Amino acid sequence: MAIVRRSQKRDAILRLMRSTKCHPSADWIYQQLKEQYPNLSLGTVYRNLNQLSEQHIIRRVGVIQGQERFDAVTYPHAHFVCNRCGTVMDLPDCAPSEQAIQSLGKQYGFMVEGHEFNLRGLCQDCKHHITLEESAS
Amino acid sequence: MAIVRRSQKRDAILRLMRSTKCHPSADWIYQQLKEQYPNLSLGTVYRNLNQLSEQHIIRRVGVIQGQERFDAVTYPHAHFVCNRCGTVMDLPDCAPSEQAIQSLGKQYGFMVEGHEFNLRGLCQDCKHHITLEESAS
DNA sequence: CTCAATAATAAGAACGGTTTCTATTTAGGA
DNA sequence: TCCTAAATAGAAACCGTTCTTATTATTGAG
Repeated sequence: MAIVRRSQKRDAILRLMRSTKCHPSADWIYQQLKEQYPNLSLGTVYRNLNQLSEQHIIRRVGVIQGQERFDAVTYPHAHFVCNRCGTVMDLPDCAPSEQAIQSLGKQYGFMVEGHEFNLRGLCQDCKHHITLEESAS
Repeated sequence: MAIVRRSQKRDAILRLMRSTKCHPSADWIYQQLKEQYPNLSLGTVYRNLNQLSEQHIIRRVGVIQGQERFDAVTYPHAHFVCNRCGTVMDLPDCAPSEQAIQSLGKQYGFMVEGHEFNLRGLCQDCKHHITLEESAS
């Protein structure tokens, strides 16, 4: 692996990610930071997100509505994903035990490096919207 | 929802999906079926996969190495995904209980429609390849 | 069986998120 | 300060997926 130098942009990306609970996409980060760094490039955001997740400093949540989402919280926890608005929320008390996962890996001969545990459905707001739409038809 | 008519292509897609354990991508299905249906269109595969998953006849596994993967097995079960070769395998005895999921939904006010539970890592083959590559450097 | 309505399709263009390319700037050790 | 290579901006390329349009296939009604 190549040497990693510090950079202002990467520091800012990581600081922003650690200050929000919204599980951002690359573009969301780009929109937020280009006020402070007007010449920021979207490619820079992607390159740094990829680098940070290779170093396990951040985590990939998965592709939601066509965009990869990231999470600066790296300890094991599950997510709820709203299929209508794309919101991602933490389910902190819902992580599979590391022990169970590793013993599954051993059983099948896999090297388990991580996991995604996402519940899918409708959040409270969207549940209400859907109900209104249906009663209108 | 619009009326659904039967079609030869959709029947063939579903038959193929039910005959394999490989959790195919749209393109894999397209490559397989275009021998028998030379004028099959990739758009047709996508349209039918989307329709079948809206009807809950098949399931989305998630985006793996840039491609959405699908599963004709719809009862709850987990997957192992190899980060190197992209293989997806079923972990049949590793499904979160429906009861636990629904009670979580109730607790937060979500309507839970489904879930993804994917372990990630290296499969047996790729584990060996990585070991060889490292010992070569 | 024939016909009409419309769902499904083929072919290819368009779309959009992500990666890659190249010249330039920046970080950081000597 | 100077040198080397990592990091960046800007833009082009990439590629999986969706959309468009003219045509074909399905299915119910008469």
